Amino acid sequence: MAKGKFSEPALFILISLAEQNRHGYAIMEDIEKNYDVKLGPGTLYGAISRLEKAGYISAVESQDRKKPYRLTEEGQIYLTEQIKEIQKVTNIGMKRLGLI
Amino acid sequence: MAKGKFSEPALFILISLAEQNRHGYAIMEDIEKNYDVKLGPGTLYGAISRLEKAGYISAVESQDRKKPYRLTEEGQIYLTEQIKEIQKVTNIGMKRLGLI
DNA sequence: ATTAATATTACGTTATACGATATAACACTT
DNA sequence: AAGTGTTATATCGTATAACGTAATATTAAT
Repeated sequence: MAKGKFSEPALFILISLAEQNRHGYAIMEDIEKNYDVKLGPGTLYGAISRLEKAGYISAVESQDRKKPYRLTEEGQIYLTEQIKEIQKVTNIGMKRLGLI
Repeated sequence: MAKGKFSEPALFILISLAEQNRHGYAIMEDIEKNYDVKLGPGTLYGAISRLEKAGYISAVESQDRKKPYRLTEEGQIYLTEQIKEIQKVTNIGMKRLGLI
């Protein structure tokens, strides 16, 4: 995640968890519903474990086999920064395209 | 480019060319100036050739060794779509972060 | 018993990061 | 004028890591 800032799957996941805690499958459904993008399990769970390793999300306890995650404070800070940077880029893009 | 939609370097390049035709080195300077990101030559020219192959940019004639590129019509359409999609994502993100 | 929900794992592809190399143009000495 | 260094400009090679796709496993639900 350090490199490709705008990586779609990771960003989608963080945004999904920004709304509420969710387990992997629910994240997938949320993403599909909101962006009409269906992540395969490899993409999804791969991105999840990278995000967890980075400390941006962390697993929360659960009695069944579902594994919900929550956005950590670092994750929230990171996501906020990311989104603002991305908005800066898209703003410049819109200006240069003459759409602003 | 079909896959990782938000790929930074490619997006930066397209936005750079949306303003005016530029050769590789000038694109690099533009990106550095605007986003404070310095692309290495491999990243830069690699992304350029992928974009050219995809038909989103194309080389224009030049007498010296500079190789300027221009944004093609497909490139402009693609960039516009991309930016709008990205804005949709960041908007949802901002809402969920409680920043809107 | 079948299907859906949920997760793990493995593998191939590809963009990217990083670095080495090459050459032309320019600036600065001497 | 010549030589030397530095900047501008581009190409290429390799390694890493994210992503896409698919196979598999297990529990829950119908």
